[in-house]
Amino acid sequence: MKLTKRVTIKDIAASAGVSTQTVSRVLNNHPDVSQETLNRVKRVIKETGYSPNILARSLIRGRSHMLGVVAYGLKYYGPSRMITGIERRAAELGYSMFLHLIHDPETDDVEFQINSLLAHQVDGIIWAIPDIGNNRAWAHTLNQNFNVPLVFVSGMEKPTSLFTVGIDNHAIGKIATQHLIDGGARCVGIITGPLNWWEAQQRQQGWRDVLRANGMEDEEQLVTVGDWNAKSGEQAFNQLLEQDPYIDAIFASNDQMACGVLHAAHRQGRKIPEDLSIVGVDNIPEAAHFWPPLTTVRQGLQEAGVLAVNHIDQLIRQSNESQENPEVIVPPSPYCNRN
Amino acid sequence: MKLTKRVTIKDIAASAGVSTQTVSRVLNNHPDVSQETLNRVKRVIKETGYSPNILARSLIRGRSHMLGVVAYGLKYYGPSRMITGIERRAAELGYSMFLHLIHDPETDDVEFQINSLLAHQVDGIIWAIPDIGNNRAWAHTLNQNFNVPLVFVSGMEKPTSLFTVGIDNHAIGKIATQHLIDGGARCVGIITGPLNWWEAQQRQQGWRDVLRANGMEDEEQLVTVGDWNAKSGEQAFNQLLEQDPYIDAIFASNDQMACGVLHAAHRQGRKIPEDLSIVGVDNIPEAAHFWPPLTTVRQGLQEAGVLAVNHIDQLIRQSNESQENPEVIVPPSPYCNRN
DNA sequence: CTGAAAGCGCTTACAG
DNA sequence: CTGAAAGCGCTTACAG
Repeated sequence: MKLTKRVTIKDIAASAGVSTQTVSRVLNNHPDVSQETLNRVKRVIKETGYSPNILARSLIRGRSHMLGVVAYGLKYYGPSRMITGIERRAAELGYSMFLHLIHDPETDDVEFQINSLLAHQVDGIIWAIPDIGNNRAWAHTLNQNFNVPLVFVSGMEKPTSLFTVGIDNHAIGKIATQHLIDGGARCVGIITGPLNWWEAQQRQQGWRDVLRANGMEDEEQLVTVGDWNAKSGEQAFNQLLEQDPYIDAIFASNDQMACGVLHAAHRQGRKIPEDLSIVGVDNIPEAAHFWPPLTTVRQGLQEAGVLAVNHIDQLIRQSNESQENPEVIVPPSPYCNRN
Repeated sequence: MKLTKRVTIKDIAASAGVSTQTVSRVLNNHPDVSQETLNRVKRVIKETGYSPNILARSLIRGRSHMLGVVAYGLKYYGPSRMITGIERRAAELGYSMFLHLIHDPETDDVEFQINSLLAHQVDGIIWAIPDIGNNRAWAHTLNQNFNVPLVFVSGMEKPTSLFTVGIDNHAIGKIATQHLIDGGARCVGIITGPLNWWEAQQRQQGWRDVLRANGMEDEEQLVTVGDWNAKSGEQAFNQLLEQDPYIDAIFASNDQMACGVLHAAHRQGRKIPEDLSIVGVDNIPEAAHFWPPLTTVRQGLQEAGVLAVNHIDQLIRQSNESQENPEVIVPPSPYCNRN
């Protein structure tokens, strides 16, 4: 399909009867070009549809205007929202986005991803992989040779000196649980995410802290572990009621699992919210249209993505090490679709 | 944060006491290097953690191993799946993916997107924006100067000579409608997507054709138009029953609108599937866990993404114009979560 | 088996 | 206001 050679700056220079650096001046809006020359060059550029080779420009300028983003699939709502925020803000600031998806965040080869992005000369890297098990150990071994700005999105267990934009998962757990208690719940079960996920732990901790603050007990029988999918929500619900039949409220650590809970509750003929109240997390678009509508806590993931890009842009531009504030926490928005 | 200058091939050459092209030979696995030299160079590379600047390599080779992907947001399930397929396959074939999201597919500046990708010297472009209104007019005006492989994913009203990977939306409409009729429905309403979307039209046409084939009428009162969102499904459902109270089955053109229908049906106390049967499209992960589970037709969007990458890779590598088969249609998978 | 030279397409001081 | 020269980091013929 390569029918024609791409037009280069030399072609433009020749057609306009000027040197290449005069064309370059026009392209980069340098002031010192006579009106006449300017017009001529611009006309030729327009006629040929020429646009400069960004690769060559990046090579010489040492800036590529490309951002590397490593993210966790698109299977869940959270990562998708975050990528949306990142992409939007990156585009606004004139960056193109290299997207690398990781499908198994515990085992995939981190170094390969980083090296590939570095080899492509990205100006910065946004690491949007959840903190699971030991999968961020590499971040603590980065030495000073690592010379490209790196920002983490979503909190991590052991913060590094690197910039992090976090979600307040502890607050999410607290808000959700408090809402259930405020609604009259006396026995609040929890369906957690996989407990090697930092976010899942934090949400559970929020639940625990609120129960204690309210003089309620956070016994083991009130806890089951899900895998973020709706099916696991169903199973966890059944297990939870076996463990403790007095449960009258459930905090599901995401909306998909909450969806499974609703399903199982309907199947058993339990009335919601009369017999059982439920709160989820994420505010997926369907949540408001489940039956009954699902009350849920919204994470500011798109906002987090925007903040991450803002910050990395700053790091790229100033290129110095002064980071007064290595962590930003985005607060959740409580009580979506309150019923 | 740029503490150190990046290591270049010159540094490696100097450290190893060889010329840069010998280093280049090692990097590119050229055979003509003595074992001794090879070892020495490899050791230096390892020690310094050097990896070649892909920009410089791309510049000289005229191949960037970058794919430009223009897609429609991540708000809906379909586009996300497609991007997942594209990214996965691209990574397997050694491409990095430039992702540009378009948020308003009817009005956003197409030329800007294309030019930006071309300026970045992508090896090929995958256009994954739905065919809406007149938003693909540009594709028909591409002249021979366009020298980069371009593949469309998702069908279009007026095919170009360019390669297209399509979804058989007409078949989707037929399968869904036939399923409802097979289940005993006598009066099948439809909630379409916005009718300036080619896919929405095609699904409706499938519905229409099956009704006629079964000797049923496709009257206007059986049709309402939604906007793909759950809320519009609710509204459309109410409107549909006002238009024709005898409707006993609904084909919702996607699962989110079907979710809204379920919601509205529950609200009105209608029993599903006794009073009303419903089929959606997409098989979103929650569909199987709605109450009752939603029967739905799955589009092969991830597969379509994979096929698009396969084909563009072929175009890039052979760089010729012989395209025997300018269109591939991915068939749907019927009857997910059948009830 | 190895290196000197030219060049990919651009930009950046430096002269004039 | 404009151009000759050097160079970004790499690879590709071409000699030897």
